[in-house]
Amino acid sequence: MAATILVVEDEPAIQELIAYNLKQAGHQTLRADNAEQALNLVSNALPDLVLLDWMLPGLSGIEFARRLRADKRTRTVPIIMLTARSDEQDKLAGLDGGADDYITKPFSPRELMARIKAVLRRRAPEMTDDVVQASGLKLDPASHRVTGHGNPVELGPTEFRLLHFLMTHAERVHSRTQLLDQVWGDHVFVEERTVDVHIRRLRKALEPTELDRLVQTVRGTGYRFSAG
Amino acid sequence: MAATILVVEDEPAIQELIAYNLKQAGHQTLRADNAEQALNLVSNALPDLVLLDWMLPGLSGIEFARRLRADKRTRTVPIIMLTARSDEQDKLAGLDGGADDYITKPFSPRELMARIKAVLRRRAPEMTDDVVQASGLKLDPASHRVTGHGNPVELGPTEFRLLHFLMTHAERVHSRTQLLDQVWGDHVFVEERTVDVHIRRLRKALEPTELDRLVQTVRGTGYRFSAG
DNA sequence: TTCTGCTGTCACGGTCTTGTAACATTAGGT
DNA sequence: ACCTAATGTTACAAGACCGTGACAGCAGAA
Repeated sequence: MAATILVVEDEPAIQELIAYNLKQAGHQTLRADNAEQALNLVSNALPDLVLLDWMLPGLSGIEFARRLRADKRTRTVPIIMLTARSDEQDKLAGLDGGADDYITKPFSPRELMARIKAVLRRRAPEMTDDVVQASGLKLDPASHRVTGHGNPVELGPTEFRLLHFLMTHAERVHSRTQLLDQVWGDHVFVEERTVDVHIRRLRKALEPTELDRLVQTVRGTGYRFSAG
Repeated sequence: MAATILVVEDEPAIQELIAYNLKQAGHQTLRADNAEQALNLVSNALPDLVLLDWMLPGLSGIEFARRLRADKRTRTVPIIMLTARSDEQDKLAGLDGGADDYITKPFSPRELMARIKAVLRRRAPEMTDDVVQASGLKLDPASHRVTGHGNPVELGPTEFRLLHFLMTHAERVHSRTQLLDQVWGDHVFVEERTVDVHIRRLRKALEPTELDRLVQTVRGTGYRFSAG
């Protein structure tokens, strides 16, 4: 898992309950009592997911969601709405506002965790600890291990994250910029060509298993992981 | 097992029955007739698990559960709810309050014991006294002994807890923060690097048996116990 | 008290990673 | 075949990260 989750909730008890459960599941938490505070946090560091209470003092939850969706930098962050009643009207407005899922109070912690996992799986599969495998290459985030046809593959931290991202977003070309944003982080200043070097290191580590062919170059565009 | 279990139940006969069974299973019991009394007990000594009747005179069971979850010190204590009827409504509300499991009356003592064991195993496998072993390394929580290929291994208290946690959560990487939370407790303030030192002490103690290789470093991430 | 064992912290040194630059090679177009 | 932009590859210095020994504080036993 290891996702950073922003909880925007004005009721301390609920915020505490949620934060506790997130921590148990191995997530990092950021907390905010209101939308203004939340906007501040977001401007500093992008969370991997936002849990957003519908009713907030001041700027409403729905308005906060709209702002996230309006800014290019935050547009892709998954949002789960917390609403008091299962009101159809609210639900529509919430989904309209760009929420990825929505859950009504009272909810069980178990249900909440399940939805978070589901949303992450859909929107940011590299954040889950699901095992990923393709063509004899297997990557296990929980144990932090990679094997090719059963043989262990040694990877540095960056190569590990890079491969994890590529495998969870296979059959798609990613530009160097996209890879830098997704694998290095969005507030990092690194040369684009650095990606090439890490791709090289990744391929070298995969060479003994002949699986380096899965990491492909798309000239003029970027790189792609393909099971083909 | 050797867990301390708080039983909150207003009906004396049932309380007696439960306490008797718990004692048979080797648990310590704390008893309370109502939530107020229970809160008092909890403030004195944290139990490892709470058996909580849904219907209580005065402060209700659900409310009591909420309070446990609201207080940082008691947040992590597992709760099993006892309810009179298998009412879906109650069930949902109970889970919402943060119960880990829930059991309807009438229940067999055997079922109750099974659930207790299951919850302890899920929430805190290092709390059970099941013997853990892997690759010739054997740890017995009950006798507090560790042997490597049959030879005794001398460990300090912290190293023992650390090894116990690692073995009960094998094949997973744990960050220093997670280890501090799980092994030291989440209310302590200790330097992260302290974990390194105890890993070192643990390895040193395991060296004579060559089992120190099971405690592995995952650079940039944390530590892992692996039978490999 | 004195002694002993345990704990947390620090500092030093070694090893692994990382970003960049420089150079080599390749792909595609002309 | 030639040229050029894009990518592959290598080397390296700086820095991050981890292992390790030393040490002081502390608590409990003798």
